[in-house]
Amino acid sequence: MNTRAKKTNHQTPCTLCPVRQLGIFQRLPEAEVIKVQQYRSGQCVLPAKTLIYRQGEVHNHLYTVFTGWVMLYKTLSNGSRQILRYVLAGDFLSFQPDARVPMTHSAQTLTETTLCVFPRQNLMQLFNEHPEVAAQITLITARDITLSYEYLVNIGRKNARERLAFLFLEIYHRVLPQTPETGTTITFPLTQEDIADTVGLTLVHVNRTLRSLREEGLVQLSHHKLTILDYPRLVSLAGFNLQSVMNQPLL
Amino acid sequence: MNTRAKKTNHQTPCTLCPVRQLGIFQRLPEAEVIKVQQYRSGQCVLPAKTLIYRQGEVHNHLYTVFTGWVMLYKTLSNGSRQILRYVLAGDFLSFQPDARVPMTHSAQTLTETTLCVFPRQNLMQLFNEHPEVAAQITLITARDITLSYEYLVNIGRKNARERLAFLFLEIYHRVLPQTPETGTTITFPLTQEDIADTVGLTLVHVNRTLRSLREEGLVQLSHHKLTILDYPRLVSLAGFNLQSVMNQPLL
DNA sequence: CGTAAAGTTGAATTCTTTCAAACACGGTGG
DNA sequence: CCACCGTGTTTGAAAGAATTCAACTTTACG
Repeated sequence: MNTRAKKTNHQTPCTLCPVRQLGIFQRLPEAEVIKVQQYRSGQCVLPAKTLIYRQGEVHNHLYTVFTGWVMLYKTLSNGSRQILRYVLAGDFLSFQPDARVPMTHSAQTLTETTLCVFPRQNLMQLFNEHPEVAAQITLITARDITLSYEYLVNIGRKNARERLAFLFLEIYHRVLPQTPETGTTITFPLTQEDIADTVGLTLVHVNRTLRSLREEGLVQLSHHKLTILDYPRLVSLAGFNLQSVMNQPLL
Repeated sequence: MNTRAKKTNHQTPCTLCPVRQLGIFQRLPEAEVIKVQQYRSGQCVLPAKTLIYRQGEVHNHLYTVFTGWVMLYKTLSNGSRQILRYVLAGDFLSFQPDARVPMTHSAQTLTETTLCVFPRQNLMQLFNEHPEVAAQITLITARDITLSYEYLVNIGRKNARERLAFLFLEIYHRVLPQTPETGTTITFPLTQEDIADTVGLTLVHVNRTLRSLREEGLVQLSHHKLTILDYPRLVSLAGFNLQSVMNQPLL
């Protein structure tokens, strides 16, 4: 179904993708940023639906997303899929404890995506020479945990309507800061099946729930455009609190 | 229902709790360990059912668990609870991105627990002076994410029997290395309600599912003792793979 | 020994899934 | 320009899984 990743331009200097703009390095003084760049090995632009790495494979790169949507997911032996997280611009990708251990999940682009690539071997060196970066990475990782805990609550203790409301608000708030001109409508590249595999429901039930939310004037989703129609009611339905989702101020 | 944490002995030297034994510092050479100890501010012993910190409160300590069981959980406005993770000996506790931001979850002891305490302010200093420790912490955090992804799959894409099978195997494999003499029976301090709040089911349904697993000779759970009766069938039922749960070799 | 917490069970209900069938839409090629 | 095709969306009806409610039993503990 999915074709393997076609990585291009591994050695191209990252002119389109100044390291400065990425989340991890945001707070570093200019001098640091320039030093950090040498650990980068390049960038790549991937078309939509490209597999970046596959669960079970050893994978020796780390990435940050510059533009585009990536999803992380796990596949079960019975064929079903659980989407773990959406990785948006500025986010970190594929941070696993040990480079020798196979990846425990897969990563695939949803849209055309630009990645900045770091070879994993440079990581320890980076940590040694730039402890501030190490701290940033750790804090980002901790933030990712916070989000995945939020997902656990969402799937484990909420009904279908609440789960969808939460997902929409989460995505909405993560996309907003990237596109300041946005109003209540955002681009939303997920299919209903993707949504289902994110919130632990079936595609059919997602469809019905979506209709119910639409009929009540809460959200509108069609043609990959999501419109938040009634933000306050959505927030109260989802039990959403910004704190746990937002990019928190880092050190 | 829950009483606040009663911390004791904050300034006591950690003789019972040599830093050397904790997961984070396992691989550090002796000289490093001694230096690291100065960042510790003490230890404390807490009785069972003690709240360590509460969701919504600012909390300025980091901990590692020396002995005992701690659970992390979130409470929803409707009163329901989602348990996020069990923190066992050697694990890290309360790692949140920013010390100024309130905790997004609560932590409570299940059994009598000994904690080693680090003030959060020392963390950045620790990172600067000991990048190896920073790397270890990051890797542990990454491992925690891996586990929480496993939980997401468990709750999002498995039925009741599979969820319980997975939880039992996960706990079993985390407890084993700590008590080498253990056979197929371990101490298991969770109530059926705790189990329910971990795997996203109701207490009643957990009870029925437990009976079904018992009647098929897969596991036996009573009086806080868990016995793995048919390991292979349990593994296949749970879709369990060790890799994603175990303490992976760190750097 | 008495009380509170934890575990057990049945019956009815609700939520979600499954299965099956259409429908809509965007591209491709004739 | 239109027919065709695949992917994604929509809907109904029936079956299944899990929850709710309520009562009862057992266990833990001071």
